[in-house]
Parts: sequence; structure tokens; C-alpha cells
Amino acid sequence: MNKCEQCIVRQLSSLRELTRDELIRISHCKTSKIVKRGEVLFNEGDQVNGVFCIKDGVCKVSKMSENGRDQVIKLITKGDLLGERSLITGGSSNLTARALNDMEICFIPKDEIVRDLKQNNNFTMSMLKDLATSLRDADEVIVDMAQKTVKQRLAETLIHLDNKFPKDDEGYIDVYLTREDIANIIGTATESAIRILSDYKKKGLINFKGKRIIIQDVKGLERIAQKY
Amino acid sequence: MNKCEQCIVRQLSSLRELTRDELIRISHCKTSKIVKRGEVLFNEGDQVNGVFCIKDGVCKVSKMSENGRDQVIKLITKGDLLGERSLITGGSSNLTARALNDMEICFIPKDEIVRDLKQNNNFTMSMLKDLATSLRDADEVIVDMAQKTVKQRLAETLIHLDNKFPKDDEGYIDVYLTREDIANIIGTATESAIRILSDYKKKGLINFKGKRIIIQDVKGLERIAQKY
DNA sequence: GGGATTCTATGATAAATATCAGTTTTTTTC
DNA sequence: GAAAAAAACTGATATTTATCATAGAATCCC
Repeated sequence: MNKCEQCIVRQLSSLRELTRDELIRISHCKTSKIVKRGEVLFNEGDQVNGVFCIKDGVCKVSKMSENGRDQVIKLITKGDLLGERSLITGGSSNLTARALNDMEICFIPKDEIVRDLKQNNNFTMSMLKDLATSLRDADEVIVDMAQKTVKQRLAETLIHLDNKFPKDDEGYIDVYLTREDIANIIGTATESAIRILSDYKKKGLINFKGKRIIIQDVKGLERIAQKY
Repeated sequence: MNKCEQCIVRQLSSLRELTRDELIRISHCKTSKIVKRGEVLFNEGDQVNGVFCIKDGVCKVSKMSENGRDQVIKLITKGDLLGERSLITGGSSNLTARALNDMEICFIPKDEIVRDLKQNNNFTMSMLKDLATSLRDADEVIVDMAQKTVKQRLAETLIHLDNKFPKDDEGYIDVYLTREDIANIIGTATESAIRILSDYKKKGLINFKGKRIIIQDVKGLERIAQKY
């Protein structure tokens, strides 16, 4: 069994507020798991009876729209927590999580987390701060979705991906997204996303080989994302 | 000075978790205020050094998009809290709040709330639950903005307004929104909102006299909002 | 390693939505 | 209560985006 103490997730998430004793207890009840690319961590409507710690890999968290298209709400990556919101609201998940590549995760049962939330106010406060920040980010997304064009949103998403993910040896953004995934992040038709990507490539803003994308002109993309 | 104990806001918000003693302390440091229609409670970028309790009236909370259009994120009404998120994240507000009609509000200084958050875990947990629920709602909004047509979003907004606000003697929804406000809720041009409203009126789904709107066929609106 | 499948790409067209211009109506203000 | 300002409305047109159809490229899978 791996120690939680040195875990990357502990360093980056609210779990850093747990005391040594609490951490030891968590260490003993957590379970580790490998999730293969394409596999589902949980589905919309599932009861999520705990919190996932992402030790490695990336997953997309999405929600099915009433008209049958999937909307990617966020990408969860190494060091992140997943499922804490459903745990707090108590009900089943409103979102689906699916692995984009092979993942290494731990699962902490609900009761253990709830116990710590009730007893360790620093932990609760840190969680509160995280949620408040997420809400602020959500406001941004809502404004962008409502007011910006598809071209602007794609430019923004490319910048966002460039910031969030590491680069491989040649500088390509290290995340496995199909064109459909990208379209589902910005909320457009796959064909539209493809067309705009090709256009940005032609203009020298980006380059790509298949799914491997590299940003060549961040300033240019920023100009598109901001200027109307 | 009004007692906080019987206040509507206390009944409907996380403040219900405060103990009698905490409430008495809050009672003594809060300030009451009248805000006239059109006045701003706080602007994007302002330091909001406390929490607003809405005793009466309605305000719109919006955010300016980079292309210069205002997006209404939510409507805040009688019984709601306002400003707690900025308080928790610590920084300045990312949103602007403006009164839609005359309002009666109380203001509780930041330090008092923070003190209670640190000492009363029930209060913190309740706040945590509220934020988690708001995040879930935000997910819904993001999906709708990204995937639904303007017609669908307007239908949805009308249903939403019908649920959220009381009705006057004749059954009209009791909220003062211009056509531009409505357009800024659904994220479209004012002219588009006007056209679709007229269309819905012609189809007998709604009726309106000026800003006073009445829903005549909820089922019909639901069908539009859901079916693609 | 070759067939099946999924993914990417492109053109043609249709549909949705924004913009611009101008008019009428309502609301505010003095 | 009249003038000014703001809001609501309508038509014409341009732009954006989705849809449909089809073909080539990459990937998966025995």
C-alpha cells in the first residue's frame, strides 16, 4: 500500500489540510486502481460513494445535453480530486467521468471524508475555498459560452490546454483529445471545430499532427479570444 | 434595529445554522440599507467586505464579457445571501450586482462571518453544501448555453422565472426585466429575444403587456426547451 | 498485415442568429 | 403634461454555425 503522505494529490488538493493522524487513517481505508483509456469512472446518475484522487492520467468530465450531445465540463488531471461535490450535495452524480488515457487513481470512501469534514475545520474551509474558486471559474465559462463566437472559444480552449498540460519532447501538448472532444468542450459541431483548427494551422497560430497539437502564437490566439 | 432572529434571510439561508449567541452578535454589527432601482450594490473588481442579506427586492448579478456585452449570471431575491463567494475566495468581486427594483438589505461585515465560519462547523458545512449545489446548477447552465438554441434557452428562462418569482393579482410574473435584461440572461441580441417573445405570444405560449409577462402554456414551453 | 472501424477532412447547403436602420411606444423628467 | 430619453418593435440583410454527404487517413484488432 502506498503512503498518502507523499502523494501528489495530497500536495495539490485540500487533503493537505488533514492532520498526520487523519492521513494515516485514510491511508488504511483507501483503495488503489488502474483505469484504462475509454473506461468510465462513474456515470451521470451513479451514486458516488467517495472521492477519487488522481495520481496519474487525465479524464474528461461531461454531461449529456437534452438534445443528445455531450458537453465536456472540465478536464481532471494529475493531483486533482474528483467526486467531492456529489459527496457534499449527497445525491448522485450529475456528471460522467471517462478516462482519456490510462489512469492511476485512489478511492477514499465517503464516510471517511465526511468524518474529517465534520471534525477538521481547516479541511472544510479549504474545501469551501476550492468550491468558491470553481464557481468563479464557472461564471467565466458561462459568460464565454453565452457571448463569444465559436472561433473565440476555440482559441481560448487552446490557450487553456496549453497552460494546463505538460508538453512532450517536441513541444506538443500532452493530452489525448479527439476533434469531437474538442468540439464538445467549446460546444460546437465536430466539423466546425475541425474547420477552425485547420484555419488556425493555415494562419500559423498552431500546428498539429493528428491529435498532437502545438501552440505557435499564443499572443495571436489571445487576440482572437478577446477581440470581437 | 431589527432583530435577525425572525428575518426571512435567516430562515432561508445558511445563517439558520448560527447559534443564538452568534446571531445576537451579528444583530449588533449589521447595517440596514435601502437600495433604489438601478443602483449598484457592488461592481466587478470592488472589494466586497462582507455579506448582503436580501430582505426584499430583486437584483441582477452580471459579468461584462470581453466583447462588451453584459451577461446576467443570476437573479438574487428575497431571502438570499449575496457576496459570500467573494468573501470566501478573499479577493475582489468578479461580478456586478444591480437592483432591478427598490431593495431592502442588510450588510454583515466580513470579519464577523469569517469568525463564525471558523468556529461553527455546522455553518461552514451548510455553506459548503450551498456552494456545491450552486456548482451543480452552474453545470446545467453551461450545458444549456453550449448546446441549446436561443429559442430553447428563452423557453427555459421563462419557465425558470415563472418558478422563481411570485405572481401579481392578474397572474403576471412579478419581476422587472427589460427585453435587454432577458437577452442578457440567455446570451443573445436584444432583437432576437424580442422576436422570439413575440413569436411565443402569437403561439399562445405566453402573453405580455410591456414588461409584465404571464405564462400560459408551461408544457408547451417545456417541450420547446427540451426537444431539439 | 489486412480488413474493419473510427477519426479527420472538405464541399455544398440550410438554418440560426446578429447587425443595421428606422419607427413606434413607453417611461422618465422637469 | 410636454419634451426628452429609453425601450420595444420590425424589416432587410449579413454572418455564423449546423447539417448532410462523401472521401481519405489513421487506428484498432485479431
